[in-house]
This record gives sequence, C-alpha cells and structure tokens, in this order.
Amino acid sequence: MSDYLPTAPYRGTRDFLPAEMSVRQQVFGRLYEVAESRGFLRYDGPVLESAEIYEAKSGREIADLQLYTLTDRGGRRLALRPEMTPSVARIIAGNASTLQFPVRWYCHVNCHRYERPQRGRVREHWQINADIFGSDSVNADIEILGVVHDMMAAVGATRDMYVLRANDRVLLEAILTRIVGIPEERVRDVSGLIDRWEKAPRDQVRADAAELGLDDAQFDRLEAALKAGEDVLPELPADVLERSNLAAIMRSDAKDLVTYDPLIVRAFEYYTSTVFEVFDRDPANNRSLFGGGRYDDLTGLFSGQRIPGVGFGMGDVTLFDFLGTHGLLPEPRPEADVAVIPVSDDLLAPARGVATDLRKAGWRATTPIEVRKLGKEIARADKAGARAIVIIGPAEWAEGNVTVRDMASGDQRTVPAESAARAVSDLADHP
RNA sequence: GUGGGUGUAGCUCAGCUGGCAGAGCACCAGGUUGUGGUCCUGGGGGUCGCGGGUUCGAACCCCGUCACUCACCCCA
Repeated sequence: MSDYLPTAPYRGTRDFLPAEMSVRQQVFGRLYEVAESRGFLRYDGPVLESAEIYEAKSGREIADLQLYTLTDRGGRRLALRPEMTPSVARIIAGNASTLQFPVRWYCHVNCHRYERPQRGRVREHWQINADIFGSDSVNADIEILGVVHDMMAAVGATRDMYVLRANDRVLLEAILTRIVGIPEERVRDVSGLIDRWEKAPRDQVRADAAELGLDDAQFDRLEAALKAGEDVLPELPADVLERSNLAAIMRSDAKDLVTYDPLIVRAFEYYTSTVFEVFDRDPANNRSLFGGGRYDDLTGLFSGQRIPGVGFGMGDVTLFDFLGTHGLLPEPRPEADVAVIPVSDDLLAPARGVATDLRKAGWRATTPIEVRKLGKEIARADKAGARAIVIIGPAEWAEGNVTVRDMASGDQRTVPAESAARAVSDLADHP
C-alpha cells in the first residue's frame, strides 16, 4: 500500500530538465537579442489577473472554456493569464503618464489555458510577446513584422520554411459589407466562418453561411472575393484602402514582409486592423505557429486615453515543433569546460584553487563533490562534455605542478599550477 | 467536448494459447588502489498505470478508471 504522490507534472504542464533547459535558453536568448537590438525593452507582470479583463475582449472560447479561474479570500475573481496582451495593455494604461510614446516592449512569460493537450498545444506555455504602443502609423506595423522575420532568422529559419500571412479587419469588414452585402451586425459571425474556411468541407461552409443568413448569390460573391487575393483590393472604396495599414504596407517597400491572405481572421476579438499568422511550410508540421495584429482599443478597458497597439505573441510549443521539424534545435551546452580532479581527498583544496584560477580566465570549471577513483572522475568529466581536465596528483603537486589533459586527443602535459589556465587555452586554440 | 491508439526497469521495448517478470541501452562496482571512450565479470533497480471481476492461477481475459498520445472541434 503506497501513498506516494505522482512525480509527473500536472497535465499539460512540463518540467524542463537541464539538457532541455539549455536548448531553450539558447533559442530564447537569440530572440531576446533580436528584441534588444531593435530597442525593445523587457518588462514582466503577474501571472494572476482579474478575470474580467479577458471576458471583455479576448473572445468567447477563451473566456468561457479555457480560463483557469479562482476566487481569492477577499472574493475577487481572478484568472491565470491565458495570454499577455490584456496584461500589457493594463500596464501601459496604468503608467501612460510616465511613458514616452511610442514604446517598444517585449516579455517572455508563461500563460495558461485549460484545454486538451496534443501536438502543438499544452496547458502552460511560454511565449515571447513584442508590442508597440502609442502609434497609429504603419511604421509600427512594419517594425513588428520586422521583429518577426528577424526572430525567425535568428533561430535559423529561412524564408522558404515559413510564410507570414496577413489580413486587415478593415479590409475584411469592407469586403463583407460592401461587396458581399452583409449587415454590420453579422460581420463578426461571418468572420468566424472565414476563419474555418480552409478547415471545413465546402458544403459545410456553405450550409453554415446559409444559417448566418447568406443567400447563394452572397456566398458566391464571398467565395470569389476570398479567392481573388490582392485583386479584390481595387474593388474596395478609396477611404477603406486609406484606413487599412495592411493596404499601406502592400503599397510600400515593406510589401515583401507579408503575404496577403483574406482567410486570416484570428479569434481574438480585440484586433481592429492588421492581423497576421506565421505558418510552417513543411507539410509534416503544416500549422499556424503564432500570430499577432493591431488592437487600437484595448487600453480603453482601463482608461479614457486612446493608446493604439500592435504586436504579436510567439509560443514555445509550436516554435519548438517548427525547429524540430526543420532540424534547427541547438545542442545542449556541456556542464563545464574543464574538470579539475584531485587524486585524493587531501588534494581537493588545491584543486579548488586551480579551478578558481580557471574561472578567472573565463573557463567554466568544476571540482568533484565526492572524490572517487581517478578513472571514474575522468569518465564523468567526459560524459559531462569537458574539453579538458586538470589532474592534481601528489607527485606533481609536491613540485607545484599539475597535469592538463586534452579530452579529445588524450594528449597531456605537466605544467606549473599557475599556468594551468594558459595550458587549457592553448588546447582550445590548437585543437 | 468527440473518436482512435498506447500504458511492463531510468530509456527503448519483448513477453506465444492465462502457468516463476525479461532483453538491450543507461546506472553502480570490480578487473586496472593515478588516466575516459573498447572489452570482461558482477550488482542494484518492477505497486506490469490504478481499482474491481473471472480463474486453482492474470502483465495477458472482462468491466471501470486515470494518464500519455494522435486526429477532430477550437486555437497559440
């Protein structure tokens, strides 16, 4: 009769052991560098938020079904954040008076959604968010799209591996109301239909459309407009094209950043203009990796000051699936560069001194926690990935010397203890 | 929420018609008391996912349940 608690992490959450953590650190480190290189500043915030901030604008699916909620001892209804955008909008709105707009911010946070785990989807994921607040300019959209492409490049992706599909809700709404002839109040429902366009059989889509009040002629016009690609744009009124940031991008020299796709809708209700999604082009992982867009009213939940925003969230689960599919995952970093191994207990103190010298020279150096047979410690150092070891034995130490051994070749030489770091560096320079 | 697949050692898995719970790798030790990778020898490790049922006897059959996984729905 055993009453041990389970060691597996809670369903849909993950432990990250050192080897995997090392891979993650390397990948995310490159993403941080991209953000920092463009002047984006890192921020952070609480994982717990008032539940209301998601119920207003995130979308029915998330608020009703996927939100982890709880009530605190004061009776406040709280939620684990399912995404970061409402949080950052809150932080921006609350600190607007101290900020110099436009601001460029990024973060790397965990988010929770209660749903059934499967490929590309878990209950706790980590995502990079990058946003620009306080500008309506198309330059903000272009900057965000630039970050996306730079980040993909930084993890080793080339443009043939993925496609950035973009749409604009201004264009979408105009197509629906002015070309197809759908009343304003149905735009949202029909948008949801378009979101499912590629995923459901055509007859199913037609039936759903009929249920939303579209007659056959309207459905045909909608289908034709969606298939027309960029050719539909000249049919739209000038004032619509003027209000659309995406239309402006497509007229500019930043056109290559996006592929116009009228089927991109995205579920978050708060998007107001540009929306985009990055897709893996590999058929083995043919899915949406992440996305973002422009949300010009979200800070309106928190204050009367109008602060438009544009940004994206890049989740780790789909990103790492992408990297794995394309063979872009880096190797875990070894435990240390050099292991300093004393032959007996009484030589551990000198070993610590040599290790300190090595660290001052920039090497990651270890000494054993428990002194074992030399062969055992060499084997351990080998498995830990050390490129060199320094052996501290009584005969050499009596002369003030140590033995430096190259792990790849097995060559070793005895040098004065104070030259150990230099000897290791020589090995590294002349492998 | 719907449907399929899979649960046996740390990992990958085998286990026939129900009859003593196994292999490879990994780990630890010894061969070699100061030298890793190769080799040899030995060793530690198991609620067979969990609960119930059938049976003289269940890893195996039946029922339930949980977990993992894939697809759908939806979504990042």
